[in-house]
Amino acid sequence: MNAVEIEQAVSDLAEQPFDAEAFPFAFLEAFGNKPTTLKKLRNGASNKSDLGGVLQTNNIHIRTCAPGAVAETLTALRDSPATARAKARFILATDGHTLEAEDLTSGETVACDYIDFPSHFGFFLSLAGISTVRAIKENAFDIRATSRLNRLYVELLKDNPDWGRAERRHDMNHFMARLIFCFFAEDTDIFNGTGLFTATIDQFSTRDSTNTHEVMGQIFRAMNIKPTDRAAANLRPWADVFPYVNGGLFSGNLDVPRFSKIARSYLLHIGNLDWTQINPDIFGSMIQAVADDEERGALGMHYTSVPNILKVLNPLFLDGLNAALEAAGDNARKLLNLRNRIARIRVFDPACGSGNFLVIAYKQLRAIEAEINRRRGETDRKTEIPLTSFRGIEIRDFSAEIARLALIIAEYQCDVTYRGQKEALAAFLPLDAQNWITCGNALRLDWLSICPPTGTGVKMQADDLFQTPLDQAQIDFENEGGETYICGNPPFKGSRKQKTQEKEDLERVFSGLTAKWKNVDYVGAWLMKAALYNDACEAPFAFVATNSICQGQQVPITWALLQKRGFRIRFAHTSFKWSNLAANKAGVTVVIAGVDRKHDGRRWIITDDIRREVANINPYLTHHEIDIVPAHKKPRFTQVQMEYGVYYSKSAGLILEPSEKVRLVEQGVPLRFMRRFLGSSELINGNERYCLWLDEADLEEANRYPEIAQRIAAVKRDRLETEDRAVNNLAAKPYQFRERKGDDLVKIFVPIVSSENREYFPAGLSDGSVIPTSKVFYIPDGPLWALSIIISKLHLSWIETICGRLELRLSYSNTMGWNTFPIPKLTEKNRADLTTAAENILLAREAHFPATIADLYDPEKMPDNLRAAHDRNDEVLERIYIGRRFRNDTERLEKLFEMYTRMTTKVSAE
DNA sequence: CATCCGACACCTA
DNA sequence: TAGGTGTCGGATG
Repeated sequence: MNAVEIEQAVSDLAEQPFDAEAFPFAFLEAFGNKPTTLKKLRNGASNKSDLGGVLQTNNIHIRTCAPGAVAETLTALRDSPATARAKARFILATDGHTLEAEDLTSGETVACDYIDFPSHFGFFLSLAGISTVRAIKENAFDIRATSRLNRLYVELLKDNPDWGRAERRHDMNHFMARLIFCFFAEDTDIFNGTGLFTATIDQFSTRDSTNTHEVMGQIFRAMNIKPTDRAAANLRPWADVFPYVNGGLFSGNLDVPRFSKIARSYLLHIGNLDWTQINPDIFGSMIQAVADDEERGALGMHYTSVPNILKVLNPLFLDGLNAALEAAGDNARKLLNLRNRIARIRVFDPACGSGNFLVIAYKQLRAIEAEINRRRGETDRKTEIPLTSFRGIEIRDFSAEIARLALIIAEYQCDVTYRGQKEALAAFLPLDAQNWITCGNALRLDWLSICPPTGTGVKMQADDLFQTPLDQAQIDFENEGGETYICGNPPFKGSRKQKTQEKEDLERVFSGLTAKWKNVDYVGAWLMKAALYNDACEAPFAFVATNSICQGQQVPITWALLQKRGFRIRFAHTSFKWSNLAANKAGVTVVIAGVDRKHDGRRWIITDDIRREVANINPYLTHHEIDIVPAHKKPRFTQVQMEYGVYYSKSAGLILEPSEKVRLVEQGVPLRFMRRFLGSSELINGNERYCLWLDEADLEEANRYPEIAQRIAAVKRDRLETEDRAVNNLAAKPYQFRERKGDDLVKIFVPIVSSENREYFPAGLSDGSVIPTSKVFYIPDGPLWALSIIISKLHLSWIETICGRLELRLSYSNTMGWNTFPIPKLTEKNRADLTTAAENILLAREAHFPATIADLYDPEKMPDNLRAAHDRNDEVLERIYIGRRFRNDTERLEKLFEMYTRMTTKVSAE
């Protein structure tokens, strides 16, 4: 169960009539305990209570009691020897009217009305064994609000199916945003009287819910009427007490969906939450899942955490501002200058989602401004940071609505914090009618018109707006000379996973710049658009991106274009795993790159939160002064060619597990029809796999074995079924793989993917009969000196830098890794020495037979003789390169790049 | 034909 | 249930 599901279960439990006997079990069930666990507790097998309650070891001691006896029951629980013996973390007592509980490790206590105990669900969360308890506990309110809004949303769509259809989705989303605003407003005195909105609905709509939508509609209408027009508006008195809000929020279509009885009760239920606790930075990204059919399952668990957002914003501009604040000290004039500067900073997130980057940026700037005002003795000064300086583009309508709302709420909360409740209220209404979050496709919109660089107006230029342009951002900035920073976390999508529309988006951005855009990840288009934006005004940019944007084949496309335009990387977070609260959700590995066109200034590479100042950052995100290395079809510095293995997509029928091979042999199938089939996993882990290896001439004989005939037929079927035209054509020869190669000579085998934790890239040898899969490269009849190079530290440093990766795994490539690797002219003696060194490594491995490569190259357990053989190999090779051992990888890379540059210029000059 | 990559996918401790 | 580590298939040059 995730936190949202637990919240729902706990809320449901509180609403049911109290049953003293069943409560402890229902409580544990709500927190995700399994039926078998509960059964054992119920029949007493695992119930350790000495008070007639329920005591779960290492967890909680619960006791229900007679009315009025809660306090003494809790004391009894605390004093119970069984509580200590079972190491219970919590104790809980309730009589159905009140509930008291204590966290025995922290000493925290809860005492509340029984019906309200779900409000404290964060307190009990570790009962559910949720590992990220702290993060969830801190955001318990946002989770509860998300959960309840989700229930309301689903219920409303059930009663109003037309509101779920594409043409009314926007109305539905806008309606939800209005609701959230009202809940927030009624709890923060923005409306006159606490809980006014919920109370009015409760009081003036009938219990059968038939007129709920009318009452709400009337209230919404009131909020769209200026005080001066009120008299003529003929509002009902109970609606007239609502203030004028507008700001775009209550203009336009004021329709309200119809409420069923259930929906009405959900509504009142949500209204009873304490909305002052909302975190606009977190809440927005949680709530956006409500309107997303695909994401609703993992509701609210995918939000970008604040620390991750700060990884982008801090080095991009906040660090600089904080340094300026420190430098200003108490100097009033310097502080004033800094405040003026901050007031004109614009932050633009062209993939803003529910606006969390913008909200965090806003809050951080307000904090700096407040500190300036404090030092200048102007604490009740109105803020000079306009909300409209925080601009965004978002493709999902609901998220765009929420982003706008989150910023409004953030502004109010900052005003309360820095100026006081009274001042915040006075400044809040009516809302700014301007719209500075644009809903649309960022790759098809003109960023200059959404975030115009000067005070001069630029008209919208877009062909793919989802709404009338009138609703969209067209506000000019009055901040001539202000700074602009572009940031965000745009969507990633690998080049082979993009849909037609996404391909078109990429084409629009890149066509005219490069012909190779089809290999660029979707996120690359944001980098490129940001760079193009810089043609009009200087705007440093920093994005979270999939790490493959800084690896392998993408570097020579995107980064080459940016470098050509004079951009360099100002700071970079090297690859780290992007995490969120979603369970069972494999993450993605990302980098953060900050880019600008300034030549001077300091640069940083940040790895594991350790910041290192460097003179240069190359597109592979290391500090070396190196060129971009494009792939090469043929080896540039040797005659030795490295081939790609046999492509075996849609060939399952031709592949044999060892048991299947045995079965075929028992059926009398001749061994010459079968070969060992070797990919990375077989090479590294020693797994066995075989394949059918048939020639056209073998076909007649092979088909006499029914299983072989069946397997061939299955391959034919698979190949015809797929969408891939090229594979369809292969159905003509279903008895073999796409290629028939690699079946004769002794081969050097190089796995394609190998763990980054190994100290060497583990290539090996194999006899001629073994068939290489497309998960390995191989050198047919390869010289052993080539193996010596491939398994050297020197080559590894090249591979790690230049080749692509699978997450963090090394991903070998012949075109990028082998063909580009600088190899000096080798003398006969060099070759002989390298051959001996390679042989010694192979012998050292054999000494440990039958240990697998994975065993042998486990960095913790690598055998001494193998390590020594590698060391010797590195020694021989490195002496050939510089006459001694390299001191470290930096020296290795610098030498290799020096050679690469020299040898490639020489080659092209010839 | 030849490869590159995966807001991954799978398996195990 | 989190960490460790490489399959398979689509698509592209």
